[in-house]
Amino acid sequence: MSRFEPREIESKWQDAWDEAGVFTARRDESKPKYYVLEMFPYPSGRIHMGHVRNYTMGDVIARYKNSCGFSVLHPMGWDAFGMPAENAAMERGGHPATWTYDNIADMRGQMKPLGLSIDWSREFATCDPEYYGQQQSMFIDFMDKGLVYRKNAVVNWDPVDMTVLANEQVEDGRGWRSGALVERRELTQWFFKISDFSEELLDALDGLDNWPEKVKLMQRNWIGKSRGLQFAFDRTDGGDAIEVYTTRPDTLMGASFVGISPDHPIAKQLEAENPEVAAFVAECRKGGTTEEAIETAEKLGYDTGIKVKHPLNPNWELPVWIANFILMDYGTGAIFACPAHDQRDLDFCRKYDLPVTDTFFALDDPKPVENEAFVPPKTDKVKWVNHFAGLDEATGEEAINTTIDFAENAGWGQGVTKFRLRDWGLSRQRYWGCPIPVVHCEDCGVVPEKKENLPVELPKDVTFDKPGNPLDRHPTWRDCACPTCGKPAKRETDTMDTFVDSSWYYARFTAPNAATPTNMADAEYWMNVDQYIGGIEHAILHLLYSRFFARAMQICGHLPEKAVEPFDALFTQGMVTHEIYQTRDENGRPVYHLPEDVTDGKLADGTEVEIIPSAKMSKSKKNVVDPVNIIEAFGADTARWFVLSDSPPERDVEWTASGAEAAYKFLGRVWRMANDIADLEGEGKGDEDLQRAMHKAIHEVTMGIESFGFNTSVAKLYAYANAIQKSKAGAETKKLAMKTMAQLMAPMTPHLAEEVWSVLGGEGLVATAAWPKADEKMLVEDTVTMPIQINGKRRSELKIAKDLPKEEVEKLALADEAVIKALAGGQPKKLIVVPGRIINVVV
RNA sequence: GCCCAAGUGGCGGAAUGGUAGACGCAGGGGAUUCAAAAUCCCCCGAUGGCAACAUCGUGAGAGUUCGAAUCUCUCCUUGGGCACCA
Repeated sequence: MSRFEPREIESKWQDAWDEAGVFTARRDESKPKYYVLEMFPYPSGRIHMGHVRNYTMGDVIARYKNSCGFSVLHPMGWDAFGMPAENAAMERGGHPATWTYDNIADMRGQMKPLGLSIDWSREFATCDPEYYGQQQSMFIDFMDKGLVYRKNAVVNWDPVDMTVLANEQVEDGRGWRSGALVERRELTQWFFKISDFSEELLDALDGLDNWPEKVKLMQRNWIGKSRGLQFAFDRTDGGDAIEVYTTRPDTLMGASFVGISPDHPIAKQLEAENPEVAAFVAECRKGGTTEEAIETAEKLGYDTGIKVKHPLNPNWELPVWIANFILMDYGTGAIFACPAHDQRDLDFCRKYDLPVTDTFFALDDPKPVENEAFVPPKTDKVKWVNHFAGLDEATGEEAINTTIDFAENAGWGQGVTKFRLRDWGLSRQRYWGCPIPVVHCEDCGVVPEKKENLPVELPKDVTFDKPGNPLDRHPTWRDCACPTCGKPAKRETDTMDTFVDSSWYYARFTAPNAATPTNMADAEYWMNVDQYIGGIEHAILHLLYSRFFARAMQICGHLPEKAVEPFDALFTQGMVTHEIYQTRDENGRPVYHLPEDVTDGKLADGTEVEIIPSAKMSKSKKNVVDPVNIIEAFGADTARWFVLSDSPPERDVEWTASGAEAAYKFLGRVWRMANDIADLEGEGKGDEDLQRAMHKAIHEVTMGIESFGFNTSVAKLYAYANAIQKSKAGAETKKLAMKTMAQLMAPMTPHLAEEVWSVLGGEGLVATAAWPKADEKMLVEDTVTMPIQINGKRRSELKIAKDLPKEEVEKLALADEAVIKALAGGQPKKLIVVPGRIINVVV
C-alpha cells in the first residue's frame, strides 16, 4: 500500500472543487440561504495561525450548512486601508497601494492551499476605488439625512513633528518617533451621529439571542444609559451659572466642591485671563487622549476662587475647582463632588484638604468615612443623615428617584437620561484611507461632492518623507470646482477612519460588483449574516459601528429593514498562542528565538533557552509558527484539524509541535483504515454495536458543530475511529461506518474526507453529499448504570432497565450492599432518585 | 482607574446542578522488528495500602444545596477592551 500523501491529495481535491464550482454562491430562491462570514483580514503580508483558526471555523460551518442543503455565501476580502501601509512607505519607500496589493496577492496565495470553501469571485479590497467610491456615495447620503456633522474634538498632538498621532503611536505620553511629550489639542473633525441611535442600539441588544452575553453586556456598558439630575449652581459673583449632571443627586448634602473640566467654557475664559490658570490647564492637557491615560493620570486640581451657592441652602458656599479627571465629553463637563461616597473625589479632597461629609451609613455600622469611600451597591438599604427629601432608611435607587422628584417639584432641577456613547469621530489626518467627499468653497461653505464625480480618488504621486498628511501638501490634488457654484474650491483632506470601511463590507459581499453600494434583491436574499465569526477584541467598536451603519444604510435605502441588525449570530474565537523562547545578550536584554530554531529547549549551538509561558503569537516575541511551513510539512488538513482540536473555540489555543504531529498521525491512521476497509470482504460479528456507535457519532459530532464545540466533535471522532478499528463487524457495515466517518470529518479535513469517500466508492464529492442523519432509535440504550451516592459521595452503582419505575429503583437502591452497610439497620433521612441520572441516600 | 472574560492531572481539555478528569499529548510497560522508524495493545490525578479500598482533590476563602468545576459573594492571577492599532 502507498502512503498518506497530503500534498498530492490536497491539490487534487482543490482542483476537483474548482472544476465543479461547488463554492460559488448562487441566489437560488428555491433553497434556504446561509451566510457565514469571518471578520476579514488586514493584509499584513503573511497569514498567521490566528487566521487559519478563524477561517477554518467558518469553513466548518459553511461546509456543514452546504451539506445540509443551504445555498451558502462564504466570501473573503481585505480590510486594506490603515496605518501600516503608510509606515511601510515611510520606512522602506514605495507606495502604500503597491505594498497593500502585493500583500494581498501573497496572502491569497497562502490562504488558497487551506482548501477553504470560499467564493473567491466576490473578493474585494476596501482600498479598491470601486469600493470606497460607493462608501463616499453613502457618506453623501448620510449627509443628506443629517447623520454627519462637524465639531471640535481633541486629538493627540505631537508638538515636534507637528502632526496628529494615533493612540498606538503614543508611548508613555510621548510621540513614538519624535519622543516629544504629547499634548491634547482641538481640531475640527467629521462625526457620525451614532448618539441619535443610543437608545435603539441599546434596546435592540435584547433581540440578539445568538450573540454572546458578554459582548452584549460590554456594549450595554459602553452605551452607558444613566438617569440623573441636571441642575445649576448659581455663582456668588453673578457670572453664568454652572450646569452639572449627577447620577447621585441623593448625596447632594455631602457636596464638597464643584469641579469643572479643563475644557469647560469657564476654564477657557480663565485660561485667557489668568496666566496661572493657563499654566495649570496646559499641564492638564499633557498626555494622550485615551480614557485610560486620563483616568490613571495623577489627579490635579486648581481652585479658581469662584464660589457657588448650594441649591438647598443659599448660605452654603462651595468652591469651584478645575480638575483634570473631568471629561468635557460626558454630561455637562461639570460635577459636584461627594467625597464620602466616591473614591476618586475622596482622594482629591484628602489631597487638597477639602471637607468630607457623610450622607448615609450602613444600617449596622454608622462609621464616618476616613480614607475609603463608602460605596454600597445601589440596591442596598442604607441609613440616611438628615436627608433633605425626608428619607430615613432606603436604597440608593429609591433615594435617587425620590431626590429627582423632589428637585423637579421644587423647580431647581430636572431628571434627565444621558448616554455615555459619544458620536463617532471619523476624520483622520492621513493619506491611506477613503477621502471624505466634500469640498470647501469660500462662498458655499462645506458642500458634498457631486455623485457623478465619485470616486474622489487618492492621488498616486505622494511622498512620505515628511511627517503629516501628504494630501495636505499635494500641489494640485486639493484644487477642484465647487459642486454648487462651480467656482474654484478646495477638497477636504481628511480621510475616513478604517472602521467605516469595515462597517458595511458584509453588505457589499451580497453584490460586490453593483453600481450602487448594494443591490436590494441580493441584499434581500442574502442578508443577514447568519453566522459572524471574529475576535473578542472587536466586541465593542467594530460591532457597534456596524450596527449603526446598517441602520443608517437602511434609512438611505441601501439595506432592507430586516438588516438593521446585520449579524444574526456572533461567535468570538480565542487566539493562537505559543511559548516564548528567550536568551539574553551581553547587556542582559532579552533575545527571542523562533520555535523552529529550538529543539528540546536548546538552540542549534546547545545554548539553553528560557521558556516563557504561552502568549499571543507576535512577531516581536518571535513566538510564531508560519502556517505555510506547517502546510508544507503536514498538509492543510493537519493544520485545520489541530486548530480545531485541542481547545474550545472561544478560548485561546496553544500551538505545540507535538500536537501538530499527533493530528498528522491521526489523519494518517484514518487514511490507512479507509484503505484497509476498502479491501475487506464478508460477514463479521457485532454489526449492531458498530451501527449504534455510528449513529451516536453522527448525533454527537453534529451537536458539536451546531453548538460551536468543534473540539468536542473532534474528540467524538477520535472515539468513533477507535470504535471502528476495534469492531469485528462485516465488510458492508464497516464500509458504511467509514464513509460516514468521511462525511463527519469533511467540514474539518475536507481533502482527506474526499479521499476516504472516493476510496470507499462514495458517489460524487463528499463536499456535496447530504449530511448524515442519526436514527433516534439507535441512540437509546436499554439499560443504564446509575451511580448511588451516600451523603453526596459516590459509593456504589446499579445496572437497571432504563424505564424502571422510581419505586423499584428505590427498592433496589436500599437493597444495595453499600447502602445497607451505611444505614446500619436505620432508615435513610432522605432518598433522592433522579431518573436516569443518580440516586442519593442521605443517612 | 473603569468595563468584560477565563482559571480543572505533568500538558491541552471533557463534564453547565447529578459517577470530576471523556478524547488527545507527554510519560511508563509490552507486542512486532536483526535493529530502528512506523504501527498495534495495556497502564497513567495526589497520598496511604500487597490488595480490596480509604482520604484528599477543579486559583484562594466563605455561602446556597440531599448533591457545586458548574449558582452567590469576597479576594488573587492571566487575557481582552477603553472611542486614532486593526
